[in-house]
Amino acid sequence: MAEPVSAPKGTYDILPDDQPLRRWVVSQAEAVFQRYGYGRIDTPTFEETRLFSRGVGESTDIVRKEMYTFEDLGGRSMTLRPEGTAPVARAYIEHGMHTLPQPVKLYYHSPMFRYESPQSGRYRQHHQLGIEAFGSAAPEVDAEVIGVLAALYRELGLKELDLRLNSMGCRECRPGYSAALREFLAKNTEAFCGECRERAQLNPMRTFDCKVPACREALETAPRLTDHLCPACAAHHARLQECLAVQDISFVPDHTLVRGMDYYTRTTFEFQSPLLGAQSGVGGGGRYDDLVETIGGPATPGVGFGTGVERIILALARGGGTPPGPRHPVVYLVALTDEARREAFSLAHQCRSLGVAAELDYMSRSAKGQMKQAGRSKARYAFILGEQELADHVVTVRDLVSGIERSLPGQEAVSLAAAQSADL
RNA sequence: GUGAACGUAGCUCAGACGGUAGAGCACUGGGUUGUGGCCCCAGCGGUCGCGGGUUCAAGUCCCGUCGUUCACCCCA
Repeated sequence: MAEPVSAPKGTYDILPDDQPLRRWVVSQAEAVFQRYGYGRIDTPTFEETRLFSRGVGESTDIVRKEMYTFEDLGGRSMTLRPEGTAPVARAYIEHGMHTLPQPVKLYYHSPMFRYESPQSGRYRQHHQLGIEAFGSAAPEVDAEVIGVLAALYRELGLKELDLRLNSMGCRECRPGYSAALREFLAKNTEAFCGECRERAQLNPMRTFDCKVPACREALETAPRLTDHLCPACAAHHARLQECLAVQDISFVPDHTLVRGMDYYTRTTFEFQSPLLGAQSGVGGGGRYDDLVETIGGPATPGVGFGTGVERIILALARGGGTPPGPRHPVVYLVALTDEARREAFSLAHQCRSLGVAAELDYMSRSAKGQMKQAGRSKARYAFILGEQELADHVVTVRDLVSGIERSLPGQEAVSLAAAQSADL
């Protein structure tokens, strides 16, 4: 035998039994998004590399070490989409959506690719559901975006989620804060780990991510961005909190919530689940008022979120979600002779043409074996065809729930199944 | 990229001290000359991740490698 090939590291197959739950999650999400007025957009699976290096930011981990980048045959540098916001912003610009009535509200469901070391809830290819609202700087839009995600989680039955909320300020107030924080870090440099000292240079706010207890303790006394917000950012943040209250959404302020993309301004948020272990983030996002301009479009504010399908499914599985059952056939055809097999194939076709899910044996199983399959398939009826039935031009219809059998002409049997099928 | 644990049948897992591979489930057939879900019997199914080493002998010990899992990092 040739050497078997397996799925690439960090990827996995989504088998038939996995599909119903996934499709349910996605369809619930689409229903919520549409109810809030978001329209679906699909962007390419790969983009020019510079979209991400510019949009997401050169200093981010994503750009520095996690992108699937390749050169195409024309010598252009391309990258498999690592996140959803930059591509949608690109499409917004490319299609002149700034000429539409604002805000322009879009949603997506797309695979994302990041070259990371896989672990529980983290893959090299994963799927995100996300929304983006472009063109309005109103805090009400931030609140709506968070409200959409909260509504989705509620309708999926996700329990025990914590919402963390922060403000990153804007280009008016962040530089002053960064300077203050940098000064603090420089003054206390011996209190921090090597990595934090590095981060202090690149992007001082990233030090808040550090899990080293000593660093955390040292950061307790660090200046907080929420205390340095300019009046406009402070007013925005205050109004957002009012709008969350209106929607009955509670949150915990977390001034250390610094997300992995450089484009965030003002609002950042993240829903976390204690059920997920180390990868506790189920979904999050924020405002990115400079992103569109950064990648070459007209100055346009925006807010959005991304939420991981795999993480939702994991949290659902661990928190007792509601997995919808798979679809069963209505009819299983049992054929006992070669001639009966021909008739069974024909009846299966008739059933299926009428929208009735029908299954039959292709493995030459014994009568008992076929009945066993019929039972296993959870079909409502077994249509049994043998010498006797063919001679009498009937099929034996066995109700697999009650065990009651009766003889019916083929057409009537099919009609019976069609009626049953309509009730489902 | 770093650290730890694990890798035996399709799946879940046994295999003290190295001695020539087992169970349950699943699958197929039979018990019922043409009838499921329970039960009984039988059968099918394994290069013990891969490569090297130690040994008379390696699933078992050693080294390497790949993969999985968990954690760090970061994120969905």
